[in-house]
Amino acid sequence: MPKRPLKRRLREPSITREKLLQAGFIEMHLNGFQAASLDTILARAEMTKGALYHHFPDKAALGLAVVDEVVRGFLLERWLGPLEESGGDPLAAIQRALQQRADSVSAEEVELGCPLNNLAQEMSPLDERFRRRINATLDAWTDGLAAVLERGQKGGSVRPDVDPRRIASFIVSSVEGSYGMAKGAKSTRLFRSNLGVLIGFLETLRVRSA
Amino acid sequence: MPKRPLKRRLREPSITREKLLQAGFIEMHLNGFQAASLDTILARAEMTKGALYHHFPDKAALGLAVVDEVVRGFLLERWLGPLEESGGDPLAAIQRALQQRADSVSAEEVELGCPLNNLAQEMSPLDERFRRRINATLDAWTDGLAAVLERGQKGGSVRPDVDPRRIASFIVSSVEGSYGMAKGAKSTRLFRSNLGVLIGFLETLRVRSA
DNA sequence: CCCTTTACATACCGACAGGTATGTACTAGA
DNA sequence: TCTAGTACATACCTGTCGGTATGTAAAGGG
Repeated sequence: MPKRPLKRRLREPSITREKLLQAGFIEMHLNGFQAASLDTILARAEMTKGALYHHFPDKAALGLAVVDEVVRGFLLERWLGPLEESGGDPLAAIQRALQQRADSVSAEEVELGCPLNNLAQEMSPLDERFRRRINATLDAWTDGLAAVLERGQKGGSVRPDVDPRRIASFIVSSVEGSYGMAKGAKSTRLFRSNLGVLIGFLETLRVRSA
Repeated sequence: MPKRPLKRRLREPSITREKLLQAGFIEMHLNGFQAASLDTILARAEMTKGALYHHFPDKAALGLAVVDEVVRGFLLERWLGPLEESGGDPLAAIQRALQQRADSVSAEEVELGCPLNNLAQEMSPLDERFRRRINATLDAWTDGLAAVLERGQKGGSVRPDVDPRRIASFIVSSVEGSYGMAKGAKSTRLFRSNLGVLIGFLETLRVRSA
């Protein structure tokens, strides 16, 4: 029973938890969940194992919290947010959101890939809890897109024969696929090109006013 | 130095190697490369560690061989092969290949995902050798599609303003993205729907004969 | 028939993983 | 001020992993 002095600690649970989530997100984004090392996460967060296991029962709980609280935030900010700023017709709003992402994407972002897609590919077959939460997030994205398309239909700018949910799913799949392929090819050019084709495809859904 | 009797062995190196590759492929398809356990692979192949390390210097070499010799074969058989049977115009050949895959896809295939896509997502950021080989395979796919589109352009059935390579990349990305999303959603329906939308998109590339 | 080479089999190792047991320091409430 | 519970810190444990050292049996050339 050694009674040596201990390291000082923050004793601010919400901050500690947030640090763990952020460090967990970075490590998971770099290495995936399974290969994510708790020791590395703790080193980055400047925390110890005691802190981690005080806030989370196990590694999976940390991972799930990262999905819910960090990854989901990214999606809202990067894809659903820009969708809300709907100046002009709805279809153009989607196209604008895509173009914005194509323009502002960095080499680092492409090489790391979309965190949501990365986790989906890795964890969906392995853990049902991960699969459900990741899918819930992706569904939110699909729902957002479908709602915009539907608005376009009611406004008369989107062709009435298109199925909003089908198209929305296709958009999500194409974007995630583009993230994946661009990551493999290490090519922002490929990413931009793909989003460009997708934008062109969306144009074919517009009622031709000419 | 125990001089106990040993287990009988095949002593047919090419068969042994093939068994290891097949078992390796299955394990990698189920769990990814990093999480693939050599012991599990050896159990499935009914081999021992001695056999494995006689044929491959390390785990990575086995994984790379699986990519080159097994995964690549799948792509050729499932996507590039059907492209060759080109009755009718080239665009229709691509559409037929897509439709064929949509029709024949099984629930198991969807839940496991495309092995090439799975490995691409997992290994591209981690190992440059994997990345190069996986990308070479994906490029072969893109090249095949681009060649067909180009033939269509020369034959006058595909609009002259489309960029074959851009479209080919987009097709590959969309298909892989659809594999990924369908895997996460555990939904063959989603996969089929997405390929349906993609087939519809390809139709917009045709010169309108009407 | 011997002897070298090939083709494995078996036993073992160090590294690192996630997880736990237990101790300590700070804090809020009585 | 005392105390109980919170919020950590530290040491350690066990299992699994990829990898290796060393042994043995079969095949082929001389």
